[in-house]
Parts: sequence; C-alpha cells; structure tokens
Amino acid sequence: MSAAREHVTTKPASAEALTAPVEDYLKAIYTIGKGTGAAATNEIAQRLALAPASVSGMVRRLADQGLLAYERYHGVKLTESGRRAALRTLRRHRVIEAYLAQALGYPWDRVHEEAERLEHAASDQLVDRMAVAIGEPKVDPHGAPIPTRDGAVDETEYTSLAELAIGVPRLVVRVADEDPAMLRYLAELSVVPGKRIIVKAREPYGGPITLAVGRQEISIGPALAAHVLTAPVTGKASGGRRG
Amino acid sequence: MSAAREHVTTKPASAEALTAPVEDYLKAIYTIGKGTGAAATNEIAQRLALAPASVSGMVRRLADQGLLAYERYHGVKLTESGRRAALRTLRRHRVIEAYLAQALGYPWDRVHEEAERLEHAASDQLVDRMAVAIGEPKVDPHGAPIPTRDGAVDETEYTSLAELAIGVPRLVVRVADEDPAMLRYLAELSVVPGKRIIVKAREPYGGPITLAVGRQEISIGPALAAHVLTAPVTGKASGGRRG
DNA sequence: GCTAAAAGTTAGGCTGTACTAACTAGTTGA
DNA sequence: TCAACTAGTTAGTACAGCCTAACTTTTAGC
Repeated sequence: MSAAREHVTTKPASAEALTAPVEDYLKAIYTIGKGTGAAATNEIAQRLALAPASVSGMVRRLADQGLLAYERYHGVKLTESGRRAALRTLRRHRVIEAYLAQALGYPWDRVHEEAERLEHAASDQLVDRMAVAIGEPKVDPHGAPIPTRDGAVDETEYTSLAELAIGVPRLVVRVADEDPAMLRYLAELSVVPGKRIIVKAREPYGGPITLAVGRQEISIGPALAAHVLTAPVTGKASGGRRG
Repeated sequence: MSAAREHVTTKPASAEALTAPVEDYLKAIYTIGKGTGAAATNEIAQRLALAPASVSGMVRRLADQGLLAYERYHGVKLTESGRRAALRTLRRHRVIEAYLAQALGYPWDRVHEEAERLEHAASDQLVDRMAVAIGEPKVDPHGAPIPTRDGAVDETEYTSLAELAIGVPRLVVRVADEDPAMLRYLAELSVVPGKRIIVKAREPYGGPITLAVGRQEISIGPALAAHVLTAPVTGKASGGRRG
C-alpha cells in the first residue's frame, strides 16, 4: 500500500472483436467521461444496471486489455484504444438508429432499443452501407452526433433547456434517447431536434418551465428539460468542429 | 437401465428470448431433421463445429426447456415449440439475407455471415419491416424458402444436380449458402436460382458432371453438384405448398 | 451371438460475466 | 482528529457454454 498501482499493461489492444458486455462498458464509460474524463465505478454500475462489484471486476479486465486506465478507488479513464472502440460502437449505434428511422420508418422512440442489440452484431461494413444508403447523416434521430468512420466526433457541449436564459430563442439540437415514453411525449409537444424554442418563464424550486414551441406554449418539468439540449439559433444547429 | 427415459418435462416452453447458441442449436437440429426428423448428436456437433460432449450437455438443457425430445443415445427431435423457435430464427436469417442483398446491395456470398449474427439481435418486428420493404419475398438470395410470420414453410424437397437424369431440362431453385468461395464460383458459372440447366453427361467414380447453362457448357464435380437443387421446368420454381 | 468400432455420455475444468456479503479506503463534518 | 458515511474492493458463488479425457451404449460385421 504505497504508490498507486496503475493497471495499464502492455497488451497490443488487439483488434479482436469485443464482446457485447465489453462494448457496453466502453460506451458507458465514454458517455460518462464525455470522451476524455474519468468515470466512477458507481456511475458505470448505475448506467449499466449492474452491481458495483461486477464493475470492479470487469474494469480490471478491461484495464488488463489496455482499453482503460484504472487506479484503484479512483475511477477509470479510457485509453486511446478504448476510446476508439467506444466510438466505433457509438457510430454503429447511431447509424443504425438513423437507418431504422429513415429507411425502415421506425418510430423514433423505438430505434434505441433495437440499435442497442444490433450494434453488437452488425459489421462495420454493414453500418457503412447503411450510412451511405441514408446519405451519411451527421446525427441520429435524437440529434446525437454520429462519429465518422475514423473516429472523429463532434464533441460540442450544448446547453440544456433547464439552464437556459429566458427570452432567448434557441434551437433544439438533441434529446435523450433512452426512454420511449419520454420521447413520445416530447414528440407530442413538438420538442424535437430542429425546432426553435424560447423559454418564457421558469418557476423556482423545481417548478415548471414554460416555453414557446412554434406558436404553442407549453410547460415542462426541469427533469424533462434537462434532457433537451439546445444551441443558439445563429449558425445552423449541428455541424461544429470534429474530434 | 430399463425403459428409456424421455427428457421432455412440463415447463411452459417460455416465450422468453432464447440465447444465440440456443437458437443456433435449434436451427441446426431443424435443418438436419428437415423439420420433423431426428438429429444425431454428432451431426449437430459437426454442423455447429462443437465437440459432441458439448452437444450432449446442451441438448439435455433444451429438453428440460421443452424445446426438444431427447432419448439418451438416440438423438433428438424438436417439439412443436422447438420447431416454432427454429422457424422463427430461420425466418429472421433468410429475411435478413434477402434484405441485405436487395436493399443494401450486399454481394450474395456475404449475406450469410452477416445474417448469422444479425438473426440473434434483430427483433421480429424489424424483420417484418425488412420483409415488407423488399416486397415479402418467398425465398432468400440462395433460393431457400422464407418461413412466414406464423411459422409455415415450403418444405418441398428438390433434386440435387448430382442425382439428375441426363438430358432433362431443370430449373436451379436453390444453392447451399454457407461457403462464400463456392457461391462466387457458382455465380461465375451462372449456376444461380432461376437458371435453366440440362445435365449433358456424368462420368462415373466421382467424375465431372457436364451441364448446359444457357448456351454455355460447363463441368463441375459431384461435391459441388450436390449443393445445387433443381426443380422441373414446368410450373414455376418456388411457390409450392405451405407447411 | 459376440466383439470391435462408432456414437454418445459423464466427469471435471475453464472462461466470461454476473451476483451477494463482508471488508477497506476515502471523505466529510463536528 | 476521528467517527460515520459513502464509494469501492475482495471473496466466494453461480450459471451458460464450451473443452478434453475417460467411460458406456449401440451397431455392424463376422
């Protein structure tokens, strides 16, 4: 019990196929750490609906494979190779979502669940063909940026509807994609990527946020609002820098 | 060691999702038994590239789940519920193959491998959407019949090119789908579903079979010929009765 | 009908991924 | 500064699928 033992070994970070659980861990760690930050054991466990003990075990193995840097009691960070793997899976997921929605008419509240399974089974080739078939979109149906083939992503951070200034027009760029009921509700309210909105009022103590969408006025709670990301109206929504 | 113990238990043959290996076992058993016949342990093992001992173990578990009837030392037979599960997987596989070929321009020698993984991840819903998108085809790109949503299949048995009478015109209806190199070779020779052929000559002792394809004359070995199924020219190729 | 080969099974192990329970390290507030 | 809480870890277990080695049953040839 002296110097912190780093668990990054020398293995060549093999290009061998990762298992579905491993891909899920990497995705979770990536999204928690926003690409480069650290992820806590409990956060990973919560996101994957696993016991923290299970995460401790897996995280050690992933570190042994060179996919992440792990310091006991201090969370994990993806290595370059782990980051690449995470982005590959994320690309698969989002291209599949976009394809399901655009090419097969899948409702936007169901693409996530289907993609969650397909992302582990589809080859990169298939995903590339899908991307081409729908015109290489830059974002998935919920507005999440699709990493390019070579691992570049738009990592722009957007302001959530919950923390928006009042009276300033904004563009909805992205909504959380996991909860189908929430997505259906948002669609009902027309709070979808591309829509122009203005926050009209915000009540204190977790009170409702009133906003104008089109010429409709609606009220939503802050929990929901936190899942809606917005960008300034000037200069087009998505785009942005890459990687 | 007296009366043979049957391993069919009472479990409700749950509609819970089957694992990928289980689906593979059922598919293998189905295709070996041609739907209703029995499958030997060794055959299953060979088809799945597993050790026979592994098959013994799995087969017992599948029997316990009510998916097949198992009599020790005497092979297995699918139960009705097992058969239904197998056909569901087979439908997924073949619809996916057809979709990849028709909608995404996948080369016919590669659809099998991709479908082999996707069949375990795609929902029945997705598969139905795919089927609709390409006009509900009756056969996959290799001519194998696609089971309907409710588990009906064309189980017509066709005569292989290896056992064909000389001089009688036939229609190629189906070719084996697993070996990409073989598929490429057959495509080169234009021996593909829908083509009209006539066996011109057959040399004894495993000698070559000479056939006319269009106005070309080609020679193939009996091993390859056995993988090409044909129907009489009269009365359209596929169609047929349903399960 | 017997015996040798073939087919199939059991025993015992291994890996990956999960779990619970019990412990330890780190953090925070009086 | 230390107690109490939180976060994280280890230990031990389970289960699905696979393996090899050794054994048993069935079958086929004489």
